[in-house]
Amino acid sequence: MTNDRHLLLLGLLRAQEMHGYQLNEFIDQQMDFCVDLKRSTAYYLLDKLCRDGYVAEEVEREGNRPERRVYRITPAGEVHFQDLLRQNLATYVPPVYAEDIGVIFEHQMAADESLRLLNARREAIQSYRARLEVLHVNLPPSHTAVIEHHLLHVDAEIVWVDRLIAARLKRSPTTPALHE
Amino acid sequence: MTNDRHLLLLGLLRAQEMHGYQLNEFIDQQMDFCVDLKRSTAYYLLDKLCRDGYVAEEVEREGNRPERRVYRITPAGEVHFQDLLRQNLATYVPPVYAEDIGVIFEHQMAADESLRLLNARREAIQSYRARLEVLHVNLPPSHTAVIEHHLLHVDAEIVWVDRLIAARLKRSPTTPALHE
DNA sequence: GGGGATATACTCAGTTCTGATTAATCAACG
DNA sequence: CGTTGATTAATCAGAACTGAGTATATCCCC
Repeated sequence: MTNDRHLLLLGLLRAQEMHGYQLNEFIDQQMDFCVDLKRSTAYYLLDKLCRDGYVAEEVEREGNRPERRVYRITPAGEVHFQDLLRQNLATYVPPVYAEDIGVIFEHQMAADESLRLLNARREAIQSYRARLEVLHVNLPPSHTAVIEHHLLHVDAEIVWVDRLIAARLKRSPTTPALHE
Repeated sequence: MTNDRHLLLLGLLRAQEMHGYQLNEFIDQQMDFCVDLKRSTAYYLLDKLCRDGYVAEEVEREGNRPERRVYRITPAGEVHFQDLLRQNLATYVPPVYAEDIGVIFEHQMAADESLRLLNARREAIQSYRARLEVLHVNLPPSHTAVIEHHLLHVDAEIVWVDRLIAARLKRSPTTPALHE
């Protein structure tokens, strides 16, 4: 849901009032690995939150610079934050996995090519896992729970792609080994 | 990416030409558990695929019924399908997990409430897992790979929520057991 | 001291997605 | 044989999202 983005922005503004640019910088630098929020989308959401009365904006003019707005959470926003947080913590919305669509049609491909592609995927997953490991040791402890979450899922993903590769090899054992 | 939705539609139309309604019925009945595609979105995507030349539509008029269009894949669409399938199989785009946002702010809550909510989540995950198990034995073998994919991830999710609960209990061991 | 890169700060037109609605057909019940 | 509820089939206004663009200030090197 887009609710989680509202939760994110309200949570950040709750800790500290900010203008849009600052907020975007923060998200890009600290939360890049777990949220996907374009800068223009953030501005859109801030405006929406504003229209809904959950944040208030104050325009700052200085010389003839482009104007900047400071956003701060309102009492209604505070309540909404609590609601969204409770909702987020208490529910589980299973994600949609893009990879599912591919495997549905995978059998329509030549075994060789299919295996080559799946091996490439395996490497892509591994290299993403490596990046997570780096984050795991570098990021502050406040992020470890999230990183560990991603590690659990990425490991599940490796198990799965290995199963797919094994299954494909079993069905049509042509040119078995492509890597090492 | 929205590319995966294009892949899905092209893949289905490749197997059999259809009109929009038929396609929507099929997706709702057979693929509900792994794709999230609103009917109106499907019509939008079909139109887009059409404008891009990947599918051709043929309008069927009959009496004064609302008109229906039959969609079939074009040669360009066939090529595009191959490209999208290769791309899908060879890459890994880590999903964004909604739950991450919640845990970032979870520590700002009373321990009691946090534990209550996380336990509710645990149950939600378990009940989703149960539904997957039912699908696992009921759906045709063509779907088993996908179901197993979801089972792997849902199990990862249970491990994670248990860790969160344990960590919260360790930090503030108030009213330890909420369920049984 | 001029000019090219970088940082600050947002806007906007265009694309994508969705909930609500429309509209005809059909089955079936009293 | 009228009306009501499901089925077939798709539209559309509006919400959500994004890439490309605008505009000023500031830093720094030659």
